[in-house]
Amino acid sequence: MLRTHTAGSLRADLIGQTVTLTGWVDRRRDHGGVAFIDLRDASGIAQVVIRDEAVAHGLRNEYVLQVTGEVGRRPEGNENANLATGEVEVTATDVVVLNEAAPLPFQVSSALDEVVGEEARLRYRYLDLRRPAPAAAIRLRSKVSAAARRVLESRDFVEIETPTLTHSTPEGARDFVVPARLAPGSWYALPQSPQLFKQLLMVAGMERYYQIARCYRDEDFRADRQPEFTQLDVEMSFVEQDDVIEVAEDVLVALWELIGHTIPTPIPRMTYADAMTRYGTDKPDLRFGVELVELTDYFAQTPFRVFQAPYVGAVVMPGGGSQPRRTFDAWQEWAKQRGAKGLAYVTVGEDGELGGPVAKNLSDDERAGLVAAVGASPGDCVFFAAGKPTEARALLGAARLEVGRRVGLIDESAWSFVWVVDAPLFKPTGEDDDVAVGEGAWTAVHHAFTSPTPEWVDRFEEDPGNALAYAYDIVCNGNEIGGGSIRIHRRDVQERVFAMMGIGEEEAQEKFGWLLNAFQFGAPPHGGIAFGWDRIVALLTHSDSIRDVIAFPKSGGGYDPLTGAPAPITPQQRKEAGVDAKPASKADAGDGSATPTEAVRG
RNA sequence: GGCCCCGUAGCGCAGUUGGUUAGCGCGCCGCCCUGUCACGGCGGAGGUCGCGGGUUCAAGUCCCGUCGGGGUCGCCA
Repeated sequence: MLRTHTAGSLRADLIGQTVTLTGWVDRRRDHGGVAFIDLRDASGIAQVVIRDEAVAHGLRNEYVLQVTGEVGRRPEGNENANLATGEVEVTATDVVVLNEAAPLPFQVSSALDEVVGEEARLRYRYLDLRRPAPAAAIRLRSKVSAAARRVLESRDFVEIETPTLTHSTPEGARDFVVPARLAPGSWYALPQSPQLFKQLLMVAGMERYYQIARCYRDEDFRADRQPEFTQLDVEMSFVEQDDVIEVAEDVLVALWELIGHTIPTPIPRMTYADAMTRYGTDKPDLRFGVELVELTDYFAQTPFRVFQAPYVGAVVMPGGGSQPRRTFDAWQEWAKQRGAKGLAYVTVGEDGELGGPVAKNLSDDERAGLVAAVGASPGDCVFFAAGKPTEARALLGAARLEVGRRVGLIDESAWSFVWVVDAPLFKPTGEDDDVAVGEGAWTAVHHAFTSPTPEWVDRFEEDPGNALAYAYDIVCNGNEIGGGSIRIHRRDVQERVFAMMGIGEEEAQEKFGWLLNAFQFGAPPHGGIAFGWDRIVALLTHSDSIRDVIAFPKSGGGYDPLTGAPAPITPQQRKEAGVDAKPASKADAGDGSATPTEAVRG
């Protein structure tokens, strides 16, 4: 090693010893005859005293040094309580410049809490990661993965890698594709998740599988989305929902222990229907109350045309009655941005008198009972949404969150976990644009391999809209951080589900014949879960964006500001990759999947 | 794909109703400084105001387009 000690480890017990440190110049204070260098390595910072002006003068920020000297107690009154090493300092006898550093695009020093734009940070991510906060997030991520591995290893799970060059998996998102040089015109897909492979591993008798798996989806990005992201993927054989949930809770408890929070278990459960009714979302943030109030019956006879709708609901904003008119106008704009026509509201005066433009449209009886019906208090305001249940509830659910934020009801230090269970198995296709019911009228809410619950498995065709999926989502503070299901392991059930979705035998074979084939050979009952690893680490580190917990994230549009990817390729590369190859004639493309795979293997 | 916000020195920002020489802090460069720790002092360099077009006597400022970034809805477990 080039050093005998790490900088951050120096304490009074080393006084008198000669040590050699290595690290970066975090900051320097040159007084002419004496200079102080804050030497930083991964462990922390130590103050180096250099009494030779000729040595100290040329040193610059982020130079890489090897310093030898004696550890001494700092002079009386010169201790620095802000540093763990602040009681001591190293008086240099030898300073070797291991490397120089060019002037920096932004300041790295941990002493400065300089705000740096994200574009610059990502472009020089290696410098960004020298800073304490970004570095801490990446280091915690490592601890998170290690903790999960500890839990799963102790429970006899097998860590197995699955392919990243594969056949498209049917999960609904757009695939990234990779040209196959040895089969011009044919393409691999990058996996959207290891879903089908982990099911094959159950057929293979592995019984307990996990993987920290990279997944790829070619969709538009958001603060919480990247084109490549990571899941902790878990699958188990011979289990029921409760078994998977129990393992998942064990993992989650271990993760939150890393930041000193003990999650009470068992984590409470809520049905999907309950979540939608009370919170207007399938991922409710339970750190605060303010539940939705359904008023459809209350307004059954209303003279107000807007409320003559299949669903009317409300959400109360505590203390919201005193908002100025322009703030209510801003709420209207807020609602319109979400595709709503507006957001009706009624204010409740301190004297209980109703105000706002909607109040006068209500009947006397409706006005008289409204405050009690919604549970409002004097000084509050009530927001209403009316229309289709799904749309109106979604709007109210969003309004509830906005109310929680604006009124300050959310305890940012709190952790609230909930399982959302009993989601519908199917949803109507094209629900939003009112496409006529016909072939393929139903599509899977989760994915096509999710089993119906035991009560529905033999009769989901009778009432597909109400059939329940044997699926479960884990929600933390309003974020879905994981989800899974018990899978279909019987071929007949799978075929019936496909039939509901309008997927015929031929199409099923073409899309995932290899999975169906595998299921012929004694597939065990199985199920699992996948956790959104980036989101979980972002929550644990209180990061605003998952970009903060990914070592080298991409910016919007899938661009990597550091490497400049994606980038054009040379004509030679195009030729070799077979990007421009003409697809084979349709006659050859009969059974799709097998042909290119065989060709590549050959 | 829709909507909103942003783009001025290496970084973070200011720039009035359109007005002549575009500023501030940090950083950078040089000199000075023996107990600092956000050290300090003196001096200095550094700008196609994202890009293109338009309006105007005059554009960082107004208009149109475009590129890049962020957010949000659509999309997406």
